Amino acid sequence: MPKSRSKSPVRATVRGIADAAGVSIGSVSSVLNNRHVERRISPATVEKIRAAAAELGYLPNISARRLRSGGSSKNTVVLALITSFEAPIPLVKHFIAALQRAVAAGSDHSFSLLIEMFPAGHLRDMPGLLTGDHFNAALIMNTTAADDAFLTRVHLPYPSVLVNRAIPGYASVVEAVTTGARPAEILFRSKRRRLAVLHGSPLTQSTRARVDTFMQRATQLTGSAPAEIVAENLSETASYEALQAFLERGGKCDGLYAVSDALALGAYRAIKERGLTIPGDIAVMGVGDYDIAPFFDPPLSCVGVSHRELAEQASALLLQQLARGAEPGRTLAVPLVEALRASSGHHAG
Amino acid sequence: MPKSRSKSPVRATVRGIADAAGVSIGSVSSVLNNRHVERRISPATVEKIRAAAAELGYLPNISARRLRSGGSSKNTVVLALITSFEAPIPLVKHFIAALQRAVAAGSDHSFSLLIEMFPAGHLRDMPGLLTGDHFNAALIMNTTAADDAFLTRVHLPYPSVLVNRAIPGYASVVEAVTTGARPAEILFRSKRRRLAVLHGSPLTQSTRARVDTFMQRATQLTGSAPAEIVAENLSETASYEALQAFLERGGKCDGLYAVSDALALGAYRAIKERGLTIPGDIAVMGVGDYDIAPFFDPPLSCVGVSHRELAEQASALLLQQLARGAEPGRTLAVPLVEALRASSGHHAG
DNA sequence: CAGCCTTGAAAAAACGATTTTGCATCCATA
DNA sequence: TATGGATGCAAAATCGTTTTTTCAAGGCTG
Repeated sequence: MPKSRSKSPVRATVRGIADAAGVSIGSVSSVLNNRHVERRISPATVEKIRAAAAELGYLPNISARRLRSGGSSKNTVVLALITSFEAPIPLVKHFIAALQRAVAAGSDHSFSLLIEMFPAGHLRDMPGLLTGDHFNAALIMNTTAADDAFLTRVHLPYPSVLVNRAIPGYASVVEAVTTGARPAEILFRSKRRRLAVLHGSPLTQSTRARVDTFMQRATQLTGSAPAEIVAENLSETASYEALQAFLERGGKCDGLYAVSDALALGAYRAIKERGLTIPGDIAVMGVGDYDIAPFFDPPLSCVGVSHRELAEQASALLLQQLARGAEPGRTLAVPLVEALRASSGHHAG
Repeated sequence: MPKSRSKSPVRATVRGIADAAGVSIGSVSSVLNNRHVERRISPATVEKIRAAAAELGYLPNISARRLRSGGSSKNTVVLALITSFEAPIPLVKHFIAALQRAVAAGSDHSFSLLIEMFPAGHLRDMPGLLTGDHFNAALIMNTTAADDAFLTRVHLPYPSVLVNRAIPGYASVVEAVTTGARPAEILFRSKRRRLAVLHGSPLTQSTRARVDTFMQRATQLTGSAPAEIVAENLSETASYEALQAFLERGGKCDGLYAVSDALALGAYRAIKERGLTIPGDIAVMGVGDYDIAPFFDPPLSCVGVSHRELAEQASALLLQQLARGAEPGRTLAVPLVEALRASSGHHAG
């Protein structure tokens, strides 16, 4: 009966098993891959090897295996999707799909997609980031200011594209800078004069930009600064609680800009529970074009970039760099799309 | 000026560059990693090598690099999340988080997470699936009947856990089989007698089970079979259109079971646009505990497994297999949780 | 009892990269 | 003009596998 704590700090290899069983590594490999019949390994040896492998808790080294067993594995380019744990994931889906489309549309080699997640602000601690021995190219998103500062100092030794933040020297795809200004204008045109903005904490670069440009344009238009409502995080619940607290302490507004859809959904509930109507009492504007925005009650008006488009452009940019070698870090701004629905007093959709 | 179509079918290696530049592979490696100063490579040689590398479109072989440059990379276990393109992604987030937690909770080695997607029904064509040279272990989900049949025939040469389908010989984590029966009972207790079920096409194993058990129990309780409303796919829009068509052609029901949240959301819109109320005219039951269910208007009642729990159990099962070697394929049923909210005439949160 | 086939397993080659070691030059110094 | 240290690069070692090749014993046959 093996001791349960027998795992050694160093990983078992075929060599280790061979030594333990007193045979050669070739025999070990044959047995472990169930080739022992063709390779004429005697039952006794097979048993010895199997026992040693189980005892040592053998796991094959995938890198070594891929390196040796050529086939299609050898021509595989490894792409990484790097995102912080704290961020919402929906974009991931679009990136996977976009990369898949790009690859299907005639590329020479096949791709592996790696997901690497890091705690917000600790991108620098991600293994393989600077050595480049985990992937051939990377899409980086949902970084915080600390991560951005780090990226500014270092140089990543492989093609990479930043999503929704621009840093000199890096290729990046960002939403148009007017994301915050348009909602202010739309709310103003709907005759709203007491505006408010709802966002989560901490702010990422793009959220910061949304809030800032909204504040600026709103102040310019209405003559007074909008209220700033801060939720503890990006969840519906946090948003609900933040807006509820705001309304309860007598906060007033007739036009609300929620910088993400989850925030908008929480806001809807707080507003309705308070007995207020959308857009009658408060018009609401959201961001992005999540699939569910048209299914809000009332349907949510949005100004933002299409996630699909964002993913498409970023993937294309990455594959371009991969194909043509290093390109000057250029920034691509994805245009805004507006979907005006009932939540802002419009009637489409 | 290089020809744009100069990419050769075989990938460039350090050896290729060395030959092209007339130097040794050691020099090439040194230059490509910007070690040419310490390694005393002359500027002229550096230039030659850089030119050759650019001309050949060199991309390092990640496997070879990881194999050689030991460090933490060497002890890395590669985990794969295998899912079909067609399926919704929300589970992915939970799995990533669950694996991360499991790993953080004291494991010897580090993990890499690979996402592998396949077109529904074509799991068999996934490279590396049978050779096991892409990853050390896999979580497999969203397979279709064809994929399941394939898995039944073959044996995967690495630890794997199936999510939401049970196949002999595989470890799996599934939702409790009564997922469909409970909604029928709940709707019946709310005095609903004309029930209906709304699902997408094609059916996966777990969706099939939900529909079947609902039909069965509903028939048993009400004495007549529920209406079956089929949406073209799993999107909100398809669901909206399917239910709209049903109501328009005079279909009647006072209790609806939507087998996914996206379907429920689409149904809400169709019901409301028709001037009907929830739960007054039609009570609605959903599945699962997506974060947004409490934020539906009215909040959606659900019976299903917690996605977080499902991911947690599946990850734990996978890591167990990894640690203890092969275990007998056992099936773990994750218990149902009920969240009764306003959409079924209940009053909780 | 010499030659041949079978059996079983060790030894070696290869995958692509990085790093260490070794070996020629060349230049300056005594 | 020997000696010693830079200088620039080739050669070799190494990572962990898999596969191919080689080789040593035994057991037959003739």
